[in-house]
Amino acid sequence: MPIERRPLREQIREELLSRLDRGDFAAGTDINEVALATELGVSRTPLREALITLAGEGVLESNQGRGFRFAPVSRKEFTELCEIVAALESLALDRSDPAYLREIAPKLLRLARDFPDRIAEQQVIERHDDEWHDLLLSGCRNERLLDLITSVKAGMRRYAHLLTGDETPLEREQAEHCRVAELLMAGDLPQAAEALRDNWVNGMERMMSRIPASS
Amino acid sequence: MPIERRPLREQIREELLSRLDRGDFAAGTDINEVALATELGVSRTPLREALITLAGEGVLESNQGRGFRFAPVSRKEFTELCEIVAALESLALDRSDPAYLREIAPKLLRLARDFPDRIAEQQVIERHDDEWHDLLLSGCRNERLLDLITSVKAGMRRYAHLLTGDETPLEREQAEHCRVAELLMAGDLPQAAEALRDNWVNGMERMMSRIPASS
DNA sequence: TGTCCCAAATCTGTATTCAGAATTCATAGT
DNA sequence: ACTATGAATTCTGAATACAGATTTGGGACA
Repeated sequence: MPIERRPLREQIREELLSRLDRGDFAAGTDINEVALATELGVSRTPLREALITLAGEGVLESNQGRGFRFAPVSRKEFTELCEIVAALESLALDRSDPAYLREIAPKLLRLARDFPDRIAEQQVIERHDDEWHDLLLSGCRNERLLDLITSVKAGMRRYAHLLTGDETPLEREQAEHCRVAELLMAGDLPQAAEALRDNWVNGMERMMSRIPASS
Repeated sequence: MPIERRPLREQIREELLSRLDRGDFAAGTDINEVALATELGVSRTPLREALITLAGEGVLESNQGRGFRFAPVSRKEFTELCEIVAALESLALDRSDPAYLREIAPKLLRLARDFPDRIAEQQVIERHDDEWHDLLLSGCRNERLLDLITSVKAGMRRYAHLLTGDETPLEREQAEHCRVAELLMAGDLPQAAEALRDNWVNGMERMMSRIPASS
C-alpha cells in the first residue's frame, strides 16, 4: 500500500476548497497568511503556493502589497462562469465516444433518480451532483478539456454554500439530469448537449436570487 | 510616470513565456531552479511561484520530487487545445455586443489585410495574429471568459516556435481573418463564429505536420 | 469633536537556509 | 565486461529570516 506523497500545496489547496464548500470563509475577506498557515500546521511557503494556484483559478484575488482575499461573489460573475462551463461541458460531450455514452446512460439515469432526499445535507447533494457530471464527462477524450473544466468549477465553489436550505429546485435539477440521460440512451447526442446547456442555464437562474446584490 | 510595481512572479512568468516564444526552451526538458533563478537574477521563491502558475496553465508539468519541466508537445494535445480555444472564442464572440462588433469590423479587416509579409520574423507575425484576435474579442462582456482564453492560449505558446519558416499557410490565415471580418461587417454573427471556429480548426491542421510524432 | 499626521505594529513579498529525496558515479562482486 | 550496491552529490520541497510596504492607533491641532 503506497502511502500518499504529494506536494503540500495540493493538499492545502484541497483543504481550502473543502472549507469553502462548508462556507467557512466569507467572500471578500482578506487572508492572513501567518494565521492560516499556523492553523493548517504548515509554513507560509506551501500555503502561498496553494493561494497562487487558487488565484489562478479565480477563487482568490491578489493585490500587490496586500495579499490574497476570497474574490467577492456577484451575479455577473456567476453568470459568466455558468456560460463557460455550459460551453465546455457541452464540448466535452461532443468529444466523447457515442458508444461509451450510450453504455453509461443507464447508470446516469439511475444516479439522477437516486438524487438524495431534500433533507440530506447540502454537502451530500453537491457531491452527488458532481459525481453525476463527472460520470457524464468520463468518456471525454480531450484530457486538457477535463482539466480545464475542473479548474473552472473550482471557481464556482465559492457559490456552493449559498444554496444551503434550498429545496424546491432540487426536483428540477433531478428532472434535467434524467432528461440528459434519456437523450443519451436514445443516442441523440446533439439534443443531450443542448439539454446539458439548459441544465446549466437553469441552474444559474436558480442560484441568482441567492446571490446578494453586489455592493 | 509610475514605475512598474507588481509581483516578481508575474514578470518572471511573462519573461519565461516570451523566451518560450523565441524557442529558447526545448519541450520536455527539465528546469533547474537554481540555475534559472540565478540567470533571471531572482531568488527561487518567486521563480517557483511563476513555475507553479505556468504548471496550472499547462505550460509546465510538475512531478513530486523532481521539479518542473516543459510539458512535451504532441499532436493530440495541440488538437485538444485548438478545440478548446475554438469553442471559447466562439462563445466570446457570441457574448459580444453586435453593434460594437460591426463597429470594429472595418478595423479588423484592415488589420487582416495588413498581415505582415512572409519575410517578416515569426515573432512579428505571431504578435500580429494575437493582436487581431484580441481586438476581435475586445467587446466580449464575459471577463472571466477573456481571462480563461488568455490562460489557455499560454499553454499553446509551446507550439509557437514550431511554425518558424512556414510560408504558404500565411495567406490562408489572412484569408480566414478577412472572411470573419467581412461576416461581422454584414452583421452575421453566427456565420462569423462559425468561420472563427474554422480558422482554429484549419490552423490546427496547418500546425500538425510541424509537430514531431510523440516518441 | 473631528481631522491630519506620524510612529508603531502588522503583514506581505522575497531571500536564504535546512532537510530529505532523487540522481550520479565509483566500486565491488559475479 | 556487466550488474548491483552504496556513498557522494545535486536538487527539490519546505521552513525560516529579512526588508519594505501597508495598516493601525494615538496624539496634536483646528
